[in-house]
Amino acid sequence: MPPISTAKERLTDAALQIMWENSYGSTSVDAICERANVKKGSFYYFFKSKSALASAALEADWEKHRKDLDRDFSPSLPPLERFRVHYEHSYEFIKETVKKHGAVLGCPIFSLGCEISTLDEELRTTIHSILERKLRYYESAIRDAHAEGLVDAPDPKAKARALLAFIEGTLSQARIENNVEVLRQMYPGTLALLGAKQPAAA
Amino acid sequence: MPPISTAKERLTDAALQIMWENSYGSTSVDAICERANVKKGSFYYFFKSKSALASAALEADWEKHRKDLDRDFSPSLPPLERFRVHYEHSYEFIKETVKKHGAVLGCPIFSLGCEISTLDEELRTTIHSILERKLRYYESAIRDAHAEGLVDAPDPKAKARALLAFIEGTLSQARIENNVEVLRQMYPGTLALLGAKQPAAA
DNA sequence: GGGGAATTTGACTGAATAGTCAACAATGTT
DNA sequence: AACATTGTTGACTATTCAGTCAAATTCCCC
Repeated sequence: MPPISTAKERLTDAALQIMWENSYGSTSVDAICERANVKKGSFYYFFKSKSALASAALEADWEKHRKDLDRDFSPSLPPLERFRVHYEHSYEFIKETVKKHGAVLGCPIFSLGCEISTLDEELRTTIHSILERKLRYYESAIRDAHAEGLVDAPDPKAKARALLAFIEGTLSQARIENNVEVLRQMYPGTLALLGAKQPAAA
Repeated sequence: MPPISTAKERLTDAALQIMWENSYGSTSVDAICERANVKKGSFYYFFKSKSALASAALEADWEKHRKDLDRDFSPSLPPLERFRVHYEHSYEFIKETVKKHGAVLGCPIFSLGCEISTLDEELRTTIHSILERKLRYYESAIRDAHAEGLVDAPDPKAKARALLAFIEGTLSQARIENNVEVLRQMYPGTLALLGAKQPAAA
């Protein structure tokens, strides 16, 4: 059996999984409880609402992926290499979700963000905040790349924003098309978007 | 009063509006019927399910926007100008939706696509198909731009795909941040993504 | 082992949900 | 005016939903 897991952890895990596989709106508290093997009374002991649980689930998910981002966006790597490595890992990760869930699911934060941003202001804020954190990784790598003359990005903040839109858009595209191969455009697209000086691969 | 409108039209209109403002999952058939001023019995006379209505609503919406695309992507305009003009119109359009709906709503097709792509295969197919149609406008303009040497895009299909991801990603970003100004990155981002030969504006 | 806090349970509520149906009205055709 | 086709109605079902609660249980510290 897996190492001890608290009911609260099981709830956030189950919530993220079901909402990622399906959607926020189509995910019932009952379904989450069932998958987490927790009774509904307990659910409302830990969380004040479904929305609060979703918020916690997304934060917990972010904490897991933060480690990967720290590894991939390590300043010890050449700036553009950070993106390449990160996309490689993302590709493999999504490919595993296909095996596990039977479909390309994209990015849970962005997908849920699109869905609920007009419905639940608190949740929207959480999602916005998480995306801003992701942005900082991009921004810092772009700034480094610009400093090294690898890239034409005098405004790293703006470039990071555009890049985030492109990457999240690509992940959503992959979800809508249910096709992992769409993700292969991430690295060449990034080079183009950043105005990389030497266009082709090494 | 507005020119005669059939119950079926009112249903697709109301459905698109409510689903765009909120989400597919949070939109009830009752709410659609109420806004369309149509009784539920009539609803199920015209549509076999909520999903079928959504499909019809998205197709109807596409037909409306097709006219705009035909105007903006007219071969009479210089290829890159087509994008610029189109983004300008999109910006104004979204700005009006803010006045009308009180929030930045992004692109209904893409948002709904993210939400339902794992839930409803038929609807997913409709959305995928509409996005492919939009892609063709991009692709053709990119091919023209490449032929004129304005842009470095030996594979217009791939570039169009990446551009679509970027544009739809930006629209979603604007929705999540509830901020129209995000859309201003569309044109410069497009130039960068396409590898436009002269980076700055005229 | 006593006691108080943290957690778990299952039964409950009331509202909302998608979809059905048989009867009814309008419309147009001959 | 008979008639079928096309549309309209509102009442109905059966299910699912988020959220509540008081009582029971486990946990941990003394």
